[in-house]
Amino acid sequence: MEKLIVIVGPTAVGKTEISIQLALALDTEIISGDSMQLYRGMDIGTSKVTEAEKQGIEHYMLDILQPNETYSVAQYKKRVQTYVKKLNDRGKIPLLVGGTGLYVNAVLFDYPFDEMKTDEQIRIRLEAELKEVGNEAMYENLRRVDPKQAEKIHPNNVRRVIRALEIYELTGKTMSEINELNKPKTRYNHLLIGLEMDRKTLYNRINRRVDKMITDGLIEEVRTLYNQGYEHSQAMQAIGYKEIIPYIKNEMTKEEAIELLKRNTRRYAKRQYTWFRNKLDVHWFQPDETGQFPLEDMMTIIENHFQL
RNA sequence: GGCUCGAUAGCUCAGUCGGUAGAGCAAAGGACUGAAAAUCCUUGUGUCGGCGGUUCGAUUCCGUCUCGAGCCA
Repeated sequence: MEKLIVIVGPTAVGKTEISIQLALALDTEIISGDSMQLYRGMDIGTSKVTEAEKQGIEHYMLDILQPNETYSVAQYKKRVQTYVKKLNDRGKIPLLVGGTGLYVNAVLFDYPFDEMKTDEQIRIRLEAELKEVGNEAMYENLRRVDPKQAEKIHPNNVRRVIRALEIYELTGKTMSEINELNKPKTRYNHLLIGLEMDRKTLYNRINRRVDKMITDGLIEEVRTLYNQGYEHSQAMQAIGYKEIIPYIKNEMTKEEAIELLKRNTRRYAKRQYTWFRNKLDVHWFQPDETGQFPLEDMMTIIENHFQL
């Protein structure tokens, strides 16, 4: 079984720094697990590692897309799994580092995207239908074809409702059926390391980091992307971008935009905790009195797990 | 010093003609299988500023004190 170390944690907790120290100690390379760091030109707002911070450590899955490109977990999973294999072939244990829970899960548990497929035309049609008939009626449609899946989705979560309907139309099989046949299985010999800290400290870090983004030129970064016509792209859903655009368009003051950005980042961190705590079996680490994460302890766990 | 108005959830405030209270925001918890930094769901007990009084019962009425805002000296 191929080996894989995964480092998760909420935004701003300090994953980047730790991952580089671990990569140096383990003589390995890093695969990014962030859905928005995939995009070129989005550096400040996504807190992407800088060349200096990398300390020569190779990073994968950064800057692989133009800001107007769409992307999906399925593509992500496929590509990351090739990197995991390559690194293992070279005798290294890759480090998957990131905050996008779904992406991490898809890689680790080998989600069966080949079975499900997607079709833009169907999706567009379903969205139009939704507008016409409303959430409840759409949900009823799903209940008729896939009651099991419907039970797991709230009627207002139209994105999930539409997706389930899309899968049925496209494959003739229901989503619950496919999931039943493809029970989550572990694809790798993996170890999950989580970084956490108390909420108050984390929120202070978030607030300070946002302020730093502003002085580092986030507004200019967003303005550049906006001027290039990327306003409505998938990439601009990213926190740090979708809040600054209204300011650039003069629909909001700078202060309001910054406050919103901080709040959305806090909420994102909370959602990340929910995911990692409840969906993954994580070894959690807290910073010590000096604010440093205990690298030695992590190394011990890693060495024991992989019998190094 | 006198008068007036405030003091209720972390914040801004509403309210109870006396039967121990509720909105917005903030926050917390949760869901998640091809948009996921997306999308969606749930959650409001707080010495109603302190102390007395009236009352079966006071956050509500009365007195007084403290703090704040304003006005008059």
